[in-house]
Amino acid sequence: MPDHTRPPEKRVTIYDVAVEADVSPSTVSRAFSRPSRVNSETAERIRQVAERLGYRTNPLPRALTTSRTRVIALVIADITNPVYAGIVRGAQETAMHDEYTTVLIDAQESDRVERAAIERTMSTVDGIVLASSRMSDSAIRMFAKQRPVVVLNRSVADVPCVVTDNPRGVRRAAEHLGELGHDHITYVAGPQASWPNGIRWRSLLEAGMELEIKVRQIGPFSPTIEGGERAAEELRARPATAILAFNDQMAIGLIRGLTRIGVDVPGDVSIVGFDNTLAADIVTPGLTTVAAPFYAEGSAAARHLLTMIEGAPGHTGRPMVLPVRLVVRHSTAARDRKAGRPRPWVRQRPALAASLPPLSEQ
Amino acid sequence: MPDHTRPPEKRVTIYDVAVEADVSPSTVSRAFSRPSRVNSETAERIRQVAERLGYRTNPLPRALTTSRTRVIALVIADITNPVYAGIVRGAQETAMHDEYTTVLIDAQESDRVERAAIERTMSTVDGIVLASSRMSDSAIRMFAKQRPVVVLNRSVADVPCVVTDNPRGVRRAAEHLGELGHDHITYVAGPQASWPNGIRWRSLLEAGMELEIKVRQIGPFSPTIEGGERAAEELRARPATAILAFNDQMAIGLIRGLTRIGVDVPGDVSIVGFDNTLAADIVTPGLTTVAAPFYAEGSAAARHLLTMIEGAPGHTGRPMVLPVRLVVRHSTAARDRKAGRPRPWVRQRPALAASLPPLSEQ
DNA sequence: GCCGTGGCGGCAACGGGTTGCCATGTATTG
DNA sequence: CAATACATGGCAACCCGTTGCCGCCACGGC
Repeated sequence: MPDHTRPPEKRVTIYDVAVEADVSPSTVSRAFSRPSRVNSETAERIRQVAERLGYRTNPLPRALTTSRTRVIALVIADITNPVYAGIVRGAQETAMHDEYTTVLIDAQESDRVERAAIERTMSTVDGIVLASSRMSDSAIRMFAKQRPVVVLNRSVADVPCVVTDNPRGVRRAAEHLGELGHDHITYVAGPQASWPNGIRWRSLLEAGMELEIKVRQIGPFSPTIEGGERAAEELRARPATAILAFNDQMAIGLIRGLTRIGVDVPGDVSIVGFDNTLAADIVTPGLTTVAAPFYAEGSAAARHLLTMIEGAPGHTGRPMVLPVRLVVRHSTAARDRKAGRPRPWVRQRPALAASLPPLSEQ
Repeated sequence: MPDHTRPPEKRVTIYDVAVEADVSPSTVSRAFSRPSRVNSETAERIRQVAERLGYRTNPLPRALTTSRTRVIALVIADITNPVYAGIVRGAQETAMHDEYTTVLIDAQESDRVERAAIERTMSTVDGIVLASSRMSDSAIRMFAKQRPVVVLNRSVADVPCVVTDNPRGVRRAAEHLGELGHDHITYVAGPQASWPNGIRWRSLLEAGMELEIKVRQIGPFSPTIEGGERAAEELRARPATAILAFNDQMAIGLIRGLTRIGVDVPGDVSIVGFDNTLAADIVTPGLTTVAAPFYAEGSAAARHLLTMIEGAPGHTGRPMVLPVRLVVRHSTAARDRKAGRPRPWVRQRPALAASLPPLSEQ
């Protein structure tokens, strides 16, 4: 009685192809990895046999000898954050174009998870892109010693970096607010561990000096809608007329929180966000925000990583800086637009408003 | 003169550890993979030496003999869609818990990209989760023959599936609209290739029968905000009072498009979306929508896949169904709330409105 | 004292491509 | 026609853990 159970579907190997094509396994191997090294007719024959048998080269043993897996890792801080979608696409598409596969790792905003995942993955990838890493500089440098690493949205000495032009973005936002007649800007800070948070505040300080606009900082708050809402609460006691938020999520939380307590945006307060996420366009009023070229970021980081993997020197001294632009919507308006109309929170808490802490503190 | 260039940082292997611990390589291997098989003191010594030398077992050669990589692939249709964030997290966390790594593949809404990426990755993973695959059933079954596969958000015969309770979600939405006095519901369709799109429409047909609500369908449209805006255009000619949109993005586009042409939501039209993405809470008015348990979906799919990898039978006949719930916000209201007020589009285009196609067509 | 049993460790083959080196055969050159 | 160069393909070692099998030794029972 014939055995109808299908064969164990053993994987087809170069040995199978070699037998069928009547050549040695090494020739089969070369037919794929170094076609110039074998007679073109032989190569063609081998390719046809391989096709017929359904052979595909197995990347595992290949990696064993070449120590190249053609896989790169992309580590992002928080997959929940829509900001990373563009980055992932950019990185993945450039990698795919060079026939590299991308492994995505979500660090879940935790430096511990991030380290563990990288340690587990490192040996199987040719390089790593760290997008908004939460790890320490020294930890990053340690990984960079073992594998090519490109850091995104952050500047780490001795490691190649890709960043967006935060100073320019902040500057444009400040100019925009200044043109609208604002002479105070409050920066609503995001996580202190976040590198962009630091540079945005410093850039604002600098822009404030040059443009003769007073600045101050409140926070840090969580970089989420809730964080923005909490910031709005805090602003009751320390009113502002112009706000630069660490990111769009927080800006949206601010709009919400302020609107809820009777403050009109942009009538009473102008708000500028960062990132130009989809939500910035959905919220009412539309959020004026600094747009970053996410796709280009991911793409640039991946491309740079790939050249490093191919043996390029990598660190070029200065980080690669990508341009940003200000997208003006409806959350910003001229300061005196409602001149004469008492501001709700001043009405609500005249005592507190009168005893404001001096601006440009911190 | 001593050579100060650091050594080539050769990877530490079991052989290095073996020499240092004065045992054979096989013993080192067993000390890690089968500790019970070696004397506990020896094992401890080996572990200490390994620690000192910085040895980590290399998953590549291990996979070569065990044919287990402890990596699973998660294929999603479009990383731009926030819906997948929760799924990815759920899958990744469950996998990580069992010490599996997750490789994320973005199919970019293209069945071609999807196939190519899977073919490239398949041999290096132990199993695959297909979330909202755009491939044909037969293509999916083909892959399922070669590796354990779990399909998410779709039902494919002979392949284990995890789906959300679309019929119940649609039913709840229809009941909600019915209770508000609506007796017509227009379904604004998403991509025809999308499985949930089909089942949502069929569920609405069924719910309409039972609840005595008339239904019709327009579309298909792209499952994006723009798609919703285009649908709004089309609705000018074929007005509706209650709309169920394929997803939140389209619902938001509808709100926008309708508002722009002077239709009040929810005064003139009630709109219900699908997914309960973050944006549903941000848009004005807040979107009533059917919430799906994304995290649980990803987690369930991954868990199921892992048990299959461990040798469990896998296909259990019927798909695993996860519960949904209706989140009521402000985009739905009683139909006669503004009774007596002429509806703007009827005013605008009386002729067209009068010659409406019969409802429950299609 | 002899044999059986179990614990422990080593040997060697294996998985599946890759590659340095050599052998053979053909083409080129003087 | 001899000498050299080049194209082509095979052999065998290698990458690095894993595992079947065997040998050695200690211990226990009779």
